[in-house]
Amino acid sequence: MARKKYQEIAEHLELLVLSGRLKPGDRLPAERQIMEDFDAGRSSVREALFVLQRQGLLTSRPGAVPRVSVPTAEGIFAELSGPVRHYINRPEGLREMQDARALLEIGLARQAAIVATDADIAALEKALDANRNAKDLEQFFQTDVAFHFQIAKISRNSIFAGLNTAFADWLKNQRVQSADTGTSFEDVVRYHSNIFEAIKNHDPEGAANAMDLHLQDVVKRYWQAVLK
Amino acid sequence: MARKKYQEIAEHLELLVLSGRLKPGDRLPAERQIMEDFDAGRSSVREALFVLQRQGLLTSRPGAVPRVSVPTAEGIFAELSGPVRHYINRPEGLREMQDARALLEIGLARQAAIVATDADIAALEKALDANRNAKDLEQFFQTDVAFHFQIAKISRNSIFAGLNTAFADWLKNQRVQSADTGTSFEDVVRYHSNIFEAIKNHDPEGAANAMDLHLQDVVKRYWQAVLK
DNA sequence: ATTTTAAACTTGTCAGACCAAAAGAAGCGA
DNA sequence: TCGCTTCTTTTGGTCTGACAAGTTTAAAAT
Repeated sequence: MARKKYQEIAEHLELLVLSGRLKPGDRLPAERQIMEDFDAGRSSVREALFVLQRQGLLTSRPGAVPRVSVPTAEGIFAELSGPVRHYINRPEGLREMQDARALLEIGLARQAAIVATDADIAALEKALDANRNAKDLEQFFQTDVAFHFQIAKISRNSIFAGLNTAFADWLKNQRVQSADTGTSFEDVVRYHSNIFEAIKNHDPEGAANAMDLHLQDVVKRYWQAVLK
Repeated sequence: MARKKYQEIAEHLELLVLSGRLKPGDRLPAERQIMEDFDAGRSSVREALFVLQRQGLLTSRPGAVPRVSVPTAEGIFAELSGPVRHYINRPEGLREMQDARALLEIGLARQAAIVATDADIAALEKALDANRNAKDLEQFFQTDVAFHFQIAKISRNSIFAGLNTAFADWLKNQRVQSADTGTSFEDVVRYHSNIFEAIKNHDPEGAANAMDLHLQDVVKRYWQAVLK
């Protein structure tokens, strides 16, 4: 038996959704029904449903029949949080993750400077002000993430928005550590201001550069804190 | 029962690995043993192992006890292929995915132009030649992907390499469709040459630009093929 | 017609069983 | 003693059956 049974069932059900025969919100057959349809035992059916559920394709509550649901970018990336935690634990893992985030955010800043509308810029300025006026550490973190998220939103691509949120979550620990060095808020806000100004002036290279410097600073402070 | 049983078991086992009590290659207890340890039924244990397995944390073959393994970037992204297929099916899904790939590849090209060593450039040129001399369609696709992969490798970041491979897989369909328009290999090779030259000359902006033009062309041809 | 209540599902979990594949032990031959 | 083959044990993959707990649905009562 080369191909496992649950895979067969999972792929078949997946096709039902992909082909549009089952639309989001529709109710799936009950487990016992699927058992009959595929001539399989309940374990196999359950494992198949389990896979699809973990993929965000369907939600199932006890007592109720499973329903088809739309996978969101956030949900997809959230599923990665487990593996990512381990990946970061590897020797080179964190550095690679930091580089990956940098490539994303720098690219987003560059693009934002190109396509930002007046409304985008206004929203970004609001986020910047909120960050500048943060009263405590927690509020500062929150508005910091919000500022970066606002930049991601300008791309109007939910993948970028989701990735941005995911990175913020994955590297949260880095943020906390870095703050322990006594980094003053003003430094970070100054970087943010530079980024904002470049985007406002529709200067792609300036925005990319400012974001690059910002992230380099964050990474530098983190490693200082760790190695101290 | 708010927290499901398998989650409890999965998290516990995950901790064993993360804390280093179980190192890669080590053998996990058998399912029946875990049943006793956690006072759980076999279904719950299997679901827990299932999650960890899909996260690339352990591999299990029939007849053999599960072993701890190191999650690779490729494995992590491969796990996403299911959800991604659905995501692409959404109205804006494919366009967003194309944009995401563009941001990645352009960023990689830019960085490659900065950090590429002579050995990197030599390897890239070899990949370019292989692409230029491809005899049939399949060979052309393969060397095409290999060329892009070579650029990703220059970053020396396995996340980028894995993402690159994953995108190539996810957007494979696009590649095929686009080829149906009768695109001549020479056009693609010319783009590749431009990218290579820029990287060879350590010209980041030139490399980014060339890659941008290349991908825009690919996307344009794809939509032409689809709408025809 | 609206609310209440009870019956009929459905999932979550457990238990025991069987099969085929893998691993380990025993035996055999050199 | 060492290497190979055979046989037993262990293990994951799957099936069946069962029960508790939650959800739907339909009947019943108001």
